[in-house]
Amino acid sequence: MAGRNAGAGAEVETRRDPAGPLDMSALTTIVGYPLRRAQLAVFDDFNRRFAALALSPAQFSTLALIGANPGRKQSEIAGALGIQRPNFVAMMDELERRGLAERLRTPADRRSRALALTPTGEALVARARRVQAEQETEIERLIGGTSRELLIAALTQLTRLAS
Amino acid sequence: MAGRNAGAGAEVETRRDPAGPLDMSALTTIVGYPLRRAQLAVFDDFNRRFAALALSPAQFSTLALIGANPGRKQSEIAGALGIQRPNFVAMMDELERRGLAERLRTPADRRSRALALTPTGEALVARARRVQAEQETEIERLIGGTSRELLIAALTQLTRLAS
DNA sequence: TATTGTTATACTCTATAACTATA
DNA sequence: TATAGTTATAGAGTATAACAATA
Repeated sequence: MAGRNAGAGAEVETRRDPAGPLDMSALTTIVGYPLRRAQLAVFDDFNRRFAALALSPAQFSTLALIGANPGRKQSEIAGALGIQRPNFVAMMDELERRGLAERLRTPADRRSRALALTPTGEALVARARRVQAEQETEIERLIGGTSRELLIAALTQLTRLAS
Repeated sequence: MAGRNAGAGAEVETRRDPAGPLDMSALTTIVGYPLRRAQLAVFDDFNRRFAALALSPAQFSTLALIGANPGRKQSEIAGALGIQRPNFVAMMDELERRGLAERLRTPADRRSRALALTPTGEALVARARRVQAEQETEIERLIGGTSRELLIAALTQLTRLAS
């Protein structure tokens, strides 16, 4: 109620308390800002949908990639996901602790670890894919199927900005 | 050279060392994954372009928003950017230390701080806008002007996924 | 010598509780 | 009692150096 003065019907007076919306135009018209906000919104939505499965986006992508590429080296999976090798160790520790994935010794090169899903991991990935499909459906509902395909194509192109 | 055997011209043999590219299709066909990778690529590119100005994406957006909305409360600027109030204190400490922005006491409400750019801050924002425009031009070159507009529209819609 | 996985470590971002001064 | 700014703190995520085992 602050900023409303005593004059009856004085609707056109200058605002005392400028509580109106901010001018965000300098940010909303460049790609980087809505890109960041959309990424946070999609990941927040992902986390809500995956709370029951207790999977983070990084864990989901790791399990999905191992599932599609069983037997690959730990460093290959980490590299494809853009995760530094040291940081990927704790990720695999946790997935192994939960019985979802395993690190196998390979006779060909005893330095490396061949990654694979356990049967439990396979089952969880199957459930996770269905949950993920629900998010994708909701995204299509929001922006349309054609727009979704164009969005993925444009985002993939933007990746080439990387030096 | 591993995996290449001695047979001359044996180009069709099965690979011994499956060093080929990984199957990423489970990730590249859903919005979340390319969205995250694109956001990282655009921010990395931003950081390279802004190294000379020593501005992070968060600092740039903060200065741009204060510049477009001088006199607004610290909590209003923080809220519009999606930054928690406690985390925004260090941000303003640094911008103030560098002489780019200032926190003014307002007589109307002595609890709040009205934010504004200093002349130095105004000048830096003007330079920053030109650097930012260069990134936007590069993005248009990569994906096309129409696609860029559609991209921003789709990303803005995705924000509505937030609970 | 180089590579793979690993440990240790530091730095940034983010989230929450609680304090203070004002309202 | 509620709000604005602040402090303290804890948790993620990420980056680099260095080590042991193996190639």
